[in-house]
Amino acid sequence: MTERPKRHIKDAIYETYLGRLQRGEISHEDRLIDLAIAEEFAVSRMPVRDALMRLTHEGYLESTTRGFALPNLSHPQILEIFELRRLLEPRAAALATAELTEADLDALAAAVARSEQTLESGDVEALYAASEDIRRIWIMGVPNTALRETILRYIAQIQCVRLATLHDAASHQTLVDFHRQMVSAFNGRNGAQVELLFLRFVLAGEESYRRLHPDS
Amino acid sequence: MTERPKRHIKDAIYETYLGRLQRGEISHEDRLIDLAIAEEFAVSRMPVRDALMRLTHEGYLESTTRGFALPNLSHPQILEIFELRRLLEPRAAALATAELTEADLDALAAAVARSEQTLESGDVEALYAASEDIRRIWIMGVPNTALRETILRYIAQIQCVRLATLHDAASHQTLVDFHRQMVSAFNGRNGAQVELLFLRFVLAGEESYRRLHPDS
DNA sequence: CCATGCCAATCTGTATACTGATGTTGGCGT
DNA sequence: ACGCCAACATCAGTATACAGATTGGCATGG
Repeated sequence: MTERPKRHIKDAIYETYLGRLQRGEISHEDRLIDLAIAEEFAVSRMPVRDALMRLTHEGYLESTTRGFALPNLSHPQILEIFELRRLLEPRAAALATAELTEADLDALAAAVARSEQTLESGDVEALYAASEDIRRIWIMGVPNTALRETILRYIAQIQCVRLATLHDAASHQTLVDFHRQMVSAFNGRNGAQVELLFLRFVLAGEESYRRLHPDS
Repeated sequence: MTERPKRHIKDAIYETYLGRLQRGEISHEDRLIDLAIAEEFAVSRMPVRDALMRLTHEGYLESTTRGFALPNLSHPQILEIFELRRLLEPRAAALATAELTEADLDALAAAVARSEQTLESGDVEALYAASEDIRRIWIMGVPNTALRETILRYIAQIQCVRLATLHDAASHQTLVDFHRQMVSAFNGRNGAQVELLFLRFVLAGEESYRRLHPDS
């Protein structure tokens, strides 16, 4: 199964670890050592090094003197990314509105249903998973590749931040509310409404973050 | 002089060739061969490979079966980048408005003066150089690092497109007009005015491009 | 018991060697 | 002459080996 993307070893390793990073499967304690990963894939250090260096340059990892690890974003850096999101995501979501298929909308509704259920269960991990699914669905519908890639780039970098804010009850409720409105807006194929909704969504996310991290 | 950025060989080579690419010193006919560059720097292939692969992943180069070369952007890809510019540059320039120093404004005025002179001389290369200087000045004033890096990333990719449109007389006049207005807007420290100006600027650039490349 | 300095382990950066894929050229056949 | 095929050349991907740097531990001394 891991040998699906097998054109080049380094690409296979890159995609494997990109997926693990985007799914939040790497924690801050983990140290990614090229030699260890090379052993896992039964290859030499070189393709692993290529993949890790690429992930580092893209901002997913940080190169330390002792292996690669998740980067520790500073408070201002995170606020900078919120500004980028504010500029890009509303327009991107609006562009995706016309592109989403019926299957996409069904999957979206299903993910939002799972999101709503977490209000009762309190299952933060399920909320996180549903939230990721929802975002993945609409982002994949963005027709502008350059825009989509740019969004995907910084999304993974602030994954850790998101996971933290989800534990807050008020943020949890707000997030689910937005999820519900997204279904409605996307189903209505109303680009302008989607654009406004996503602007409010990003602003609400930033506000949640600022409220929970008043430092600096 | 080439050994100024000497922390790591690969970084030095990366920065050297990034500069050459951003200054447009690499043409479409050139083939960058790691072995040849390694000889030029008197190092092995590895750090050169690292640098070229990094430039490739960032979109500055394209990896072919026969060396690395400038990528051939397709028509839709270029239009996608114009959309990104439309979303980011107005806000970025507005943010830079408050950050530019008096020295920056002086340099800006000087560069615009050089731009104006090309209206008489018709020196396209000087226009290109002035245009790059102007952009470099305001972009370096953008306080949001993530935003600035994102803009810099795609700027270099469409360098070839810019160079092409400059040969058009109407575009030339339009460009110089915008340069004049930029000086005025930045000097007035009017963020809203700058934002609107840059939105019109990007739109005008896109319009010029569409007019000169009606294909597809 | 704690501080300081040295040593060893660890991991990345760089060098060299080999392999495989792809394009190119020249020769052969029609 | 023209087209096809095969041998060759070129260059990126991968493997292995070595060097340099930083960190953590251990020992020694206060």
